[in-house]
Amino acid sequence: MSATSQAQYKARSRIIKALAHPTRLFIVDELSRGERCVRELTELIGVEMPTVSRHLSLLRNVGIVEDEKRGAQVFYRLRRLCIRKFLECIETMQTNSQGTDSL
Amino acid sequence: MSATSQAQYKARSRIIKALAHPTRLFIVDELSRGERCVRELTELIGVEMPTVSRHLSLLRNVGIVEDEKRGAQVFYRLRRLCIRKFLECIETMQTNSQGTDSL
DNA sequence: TGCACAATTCGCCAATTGGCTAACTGGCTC
DNA sequence: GAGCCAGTTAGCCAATTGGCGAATTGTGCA
Repeated sequence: MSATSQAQYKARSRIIKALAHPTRLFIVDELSRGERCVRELTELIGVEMPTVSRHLSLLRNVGIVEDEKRGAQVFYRLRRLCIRKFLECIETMQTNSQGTDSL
Repeated sequence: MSATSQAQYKARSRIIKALAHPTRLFIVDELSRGERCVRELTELIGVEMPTVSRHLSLLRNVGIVEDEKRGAQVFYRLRRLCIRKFLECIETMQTNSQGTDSL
């Protein structure tokens, strides 16, 4: 594997890794229905706000969401709508997965 | 978030997590061109065989690849071709990502 | 100014990940 | 059977992840 293609795979995995968490998948799903502020998401998810905030900043860093401050609140929304198609593929795959994962 | 939908998000993230690694992305890419045995992949990737073997078993456990023993060798191939579309979306996103990820 | 609320950042910690080497299993050939 | 090659499993370890509470920053309002 060449150094350049290795960098390519690393860049892609960075984006995929951002989606590889139940809470962040939920956030993406929720934001696909419209923008939400951090407090709203926190209430829906059921973990502490600092945790949600970090999930959001991670999604922002890879370009999946963007934020906008309005007063004391920060609203987040999706930047890449193609994520929906992406998730559809996962859903179809989901029905056929089996076994345990151990790594 | 309800318990059932939380289980749904967890199941999906399990599949996405399987793809969230440069080496495993490379494997999927390589297998999209045809089946390969573990030794072939090991030479292409440049890490030790046990490591490659574990990446492969993880991909198998979530249903992305399947294996077939032929003599002393084990050949792997893709089970879900829709992965390609999945990755195309990532590639387009890739060009627009910025910033650092720290979580 | 002072208080309350929204959000982020900082330390801390337990659990997971991903690499390695060593050991083990199974097939093929001499 | 002995030796070799392909592959997996096991044990170890460093680095990362993801949660929490505490502390900090910033905005709006009385």
